[in-house]
Amino acid sequence: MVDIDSMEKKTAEQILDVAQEMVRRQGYSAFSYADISKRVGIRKASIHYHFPSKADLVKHLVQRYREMLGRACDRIARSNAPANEQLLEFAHLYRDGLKQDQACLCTMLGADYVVLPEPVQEEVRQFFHQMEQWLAALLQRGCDDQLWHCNPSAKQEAKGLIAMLQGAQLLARPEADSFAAFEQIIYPLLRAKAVGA
Amino acid sequence: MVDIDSMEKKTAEQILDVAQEMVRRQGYSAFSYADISKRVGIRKASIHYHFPSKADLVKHLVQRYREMLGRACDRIARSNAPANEQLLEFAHLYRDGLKQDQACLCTMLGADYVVLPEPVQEEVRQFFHQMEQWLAALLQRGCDDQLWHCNPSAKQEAKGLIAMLQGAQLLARPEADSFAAFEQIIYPLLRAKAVGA
DNA sequence: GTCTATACGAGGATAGAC
DNA sequence: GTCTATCCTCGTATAGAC
Repeated sequence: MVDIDSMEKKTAEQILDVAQEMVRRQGYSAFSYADISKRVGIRKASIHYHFPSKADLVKHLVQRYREMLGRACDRIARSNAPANEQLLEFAHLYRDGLKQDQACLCTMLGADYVVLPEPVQEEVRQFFHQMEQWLAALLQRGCDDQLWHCNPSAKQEAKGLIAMLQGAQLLARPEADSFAAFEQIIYPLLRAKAVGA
Repeated sequence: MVDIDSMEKKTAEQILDVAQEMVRRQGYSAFSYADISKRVGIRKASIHYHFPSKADLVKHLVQRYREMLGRACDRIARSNAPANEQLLEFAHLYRDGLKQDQACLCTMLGADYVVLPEPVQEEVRQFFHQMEQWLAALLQRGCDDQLWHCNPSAKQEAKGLIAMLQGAQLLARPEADSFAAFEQIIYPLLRAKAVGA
C-alpha cells in the first residue's frame, strides 16, 4: 500500500514547490528554469517536459496556490472560532511566510502584473476575487455577531484589509525581524476592528 | 539667459525619466538598457556613459525620487491645510500614478527587494524611513488638533497607512479603472481616521 | 522522463573610434 | 557624449538520443 516511490514527491510537484518559493521571494521576472534546475536536480530541458513554457508553469503555480489557500481558509472557517479570532488566523497566513522572506505569491505577481502573460493575469485576478469573497463573508459574520461594524460594506472592508496585509508584507521584508515588523504594522489596525490581538 | 539647449532636458535626466516610468510599471528585473535606449533615442552603450551599471542607475533613481517626494510633502505641509486634508493629499500622491499603471517606485522596489544590489536596498530603506517620519509628524499634528486619536502611536499608524497605500496600488492595478478602484479601497479606511474624503 | 546538444535572442558591460 | 563593434553570460525553448 505504501511504497517508497509514493512517499517522494512527484517531479512536477517539486518543480512547483521550488518555483513557488522563488516567485514569493524574487518575483516573476527574476526566477529562471536554471534556478529550478539546480535545486530540483534535473536539467533545464526536463522542466519543459512538465511545463512547456514559463507562462504555463506560473499559471499552474497560481492555480495550485489558489487551491492551497482555499483549503487553508476552509480550515479556519470550520474551526467555528469567533470571527475576530478567525480574522487573526487569516492575517497570520500572510505573516508566516515572512520567516523565509516570502510574500504572498499574488502580492508578488500583483507587482509584476503588467509583464505577466495574460493567462497568468487572469489567475491572479481570480485569486484576489476569491480572497475578497471569503474575507467579506467572514467580516459579515462579525457584523451579524455584533463584533464590529462594516463601513461602507463587508466587501469594501475586505479589499482594504487585503491591501493592508499585502502592503505590510512589502514594508516588513526589509526589516531585520520582518515577522515582528509585520505584526507591529497590522495589529493596531486589526485592533481598531475590535480584534483581540 | 535662456537658450534652446537649457530648455531640453539633459540626457541623464531623460534616462532617469524613462527608467522611472519602467520600474514603476514593471519592476527592477523586467526593465533593460535596451528599453531605455529605444525610448530615449540613443544606443545602449551611451547609457553606460551616464550610469556605469544598472545598480548605479537605479540608486540615482531612488535618490532623485526621494528628493521629488520630499518636495511634494513639503508643498503639502506648507499649505497649512488641516491635517485631515493634508492626509488626503498625501494619499492622492499614491493614487495619481495609477492613471498610467504606475505604482510608487519603492512599492515596486520593495517587491523586488531581495534581488536588489545592496546600495539600492539601502536607498529603499531610507525612502520608507523618510515617508514614515513625515507621515508620523502629520498624524501627530492631527492628534494635537483633536482631529483623531493615534493608536498606539503616530509612528505605528504611519507605517500602517503606508502599507495600506502600497497594497491598495497593487490591488487596484488589475482593475479596469484602477484609479477609481484605489479610491474605493482607501476612502473607507481614511474615513475611519476622521478624514472628510 | 530525463539526458545532451543546440538554437537564438536578450541581458549587462567594455574598448576604442569619432 | 555618442557611436560601432564586440564579449560573455543567461534566458526560454526545441530536437532527438536513451
